[in-house]
Amino acid sequence: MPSLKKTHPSKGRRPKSRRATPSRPAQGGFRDSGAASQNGRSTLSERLYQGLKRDIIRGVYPPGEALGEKELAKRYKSSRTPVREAAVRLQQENLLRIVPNRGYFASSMTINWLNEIYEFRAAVEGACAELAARKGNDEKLADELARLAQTEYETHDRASYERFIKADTAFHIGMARLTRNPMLVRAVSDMRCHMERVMYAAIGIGYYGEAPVKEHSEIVQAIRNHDPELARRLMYEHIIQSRAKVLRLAYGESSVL
Amino acid sequence: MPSLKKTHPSKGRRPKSRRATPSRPAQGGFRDSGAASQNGRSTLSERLYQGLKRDIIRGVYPPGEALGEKELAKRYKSSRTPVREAAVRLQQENLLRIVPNRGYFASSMTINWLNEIYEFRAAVEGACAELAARKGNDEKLADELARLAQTEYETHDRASYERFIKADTAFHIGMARLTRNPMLVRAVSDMRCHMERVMYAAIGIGYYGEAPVKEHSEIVQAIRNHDPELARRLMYEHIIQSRAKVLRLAYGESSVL
DNA sequence: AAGACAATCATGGTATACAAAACGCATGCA
DNA sequence: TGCATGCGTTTTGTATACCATGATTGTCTT
Repeated sequence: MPSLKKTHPSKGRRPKSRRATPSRPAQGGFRDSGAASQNGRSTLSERLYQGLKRDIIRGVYPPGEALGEKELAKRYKSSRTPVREAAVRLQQENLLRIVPNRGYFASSMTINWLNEIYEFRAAVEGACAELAARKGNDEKLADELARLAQTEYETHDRASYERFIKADTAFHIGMARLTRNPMLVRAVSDMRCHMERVMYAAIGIGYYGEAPVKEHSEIVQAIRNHDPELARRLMYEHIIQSRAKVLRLAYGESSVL
Repeated sequence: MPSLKKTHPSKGRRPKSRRATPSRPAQGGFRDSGAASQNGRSTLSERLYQGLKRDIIRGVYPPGEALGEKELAKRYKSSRTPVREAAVRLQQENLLRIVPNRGYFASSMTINWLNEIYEFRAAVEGACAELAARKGNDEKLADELARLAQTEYETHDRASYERFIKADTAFHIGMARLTRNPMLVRAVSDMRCHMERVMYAAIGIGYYGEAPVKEHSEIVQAIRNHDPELARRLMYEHIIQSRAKVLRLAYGESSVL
């Protein structure tokens, strides 16, 4: 079977007519997880998934309280089926907890959990940086990262801070993309959801971090210089520092996350 | 035959009495979330998910051929709804691809993909080993790992080889558990699905790897000695070697994966 | 008054109904 | 002959119906 194949389900049982019409691109839009279908045409499930995810990340739903399927269906103007589908996906990403006879709960962010997530990030993104430095030959993307690394923001200006969050995410995901390994990209992307959530929560208590322009830039530089060890170490330290900041915050303000 | 309309008799016309207030479930103590339902509680969706997953891993469905929802529903004696739910989950784990008007396809295993997955494993499991060595203080689990590391098997005895696969998975997941980081455990577990699939596919072409008893044991030893650097390096090399074997196989026999 | 118990109701899991769209086929027109 | 088009079938996405289960509350017993 497809040992050296291009990905693509072979059409298998049908040696029938070879469709020569490229009218309907077979590669087209299969609903993929990840960022694939940017397609304007989306299914309700997909929109619900995106919407719910966004809302959870933005802190619309306090992690303590329950949402029923029915309720969500109403709120997003759909029926229970798409809600359910979205919920299943979100649960697998640990953004939502489904408790059988209670409802859906936006997963709570504990200090313990924060530690775990940063630990995970340090592992995965450290490896990303190393790999990126090792195989890196996508100058275009590297340029893009260098640009993103510069992103600053006005303290206490929420809109600008939100732009920064986006840039930060783009930076880290971009780094993963440098490895050209979809799995790493996926892992980093998933983590970014959680990180964004934390950042939004931080805004909620009036805290705005600082743009790690220097750290980001150094990382890019290390990658450009093809110094895997350095890249890894810098990324690792960057993440550890990030954790320290957040933890200090979390301990200070206590239980708001 | 279409349109078998069913006039539904009015259900009890309840005069809609009191209470519509969502109560406050507060914070129960049910910490079930992490380990999926290990309890006897089986919903059809869950069983379907497990079953389908198992079958994909065991190579029951050749990656080329399409499965329709209807068909699967019949095969697993359920309706489309649970099938759908299971499929969504499996898709997120990259075990299944859902192609809109063609059906479900067990994801194909390309050489490229193999490289990616091993790369990912090297990153994540390397970090696991390091962390395990660093924080390790769960002697019980470490003993268990040492035991698992010894698992051998009779060449060309399928049953024994399957036991080995299980032990191998248990070993790697156990290592992740030593980090006490659920996210790492999850990541490793997810990868194991894919690895098992590869191993089963290897059986299919009459190949039985070799039990990496020595490598596993050395890793455990490094962890026990609290030597993070060594542990990481050993794990890394172990995985790279593993990849080399599989790739040699894949190139050699070509078309069976 | 406290606790066991029964009635009742919401909820979640599943099956099914319905609708829109895609594919396949065949036919018609150039 | 070849391409476009129309129709029927299949598939998929969504809504809804159904039912068992579990939760909540009020009542009764001690």
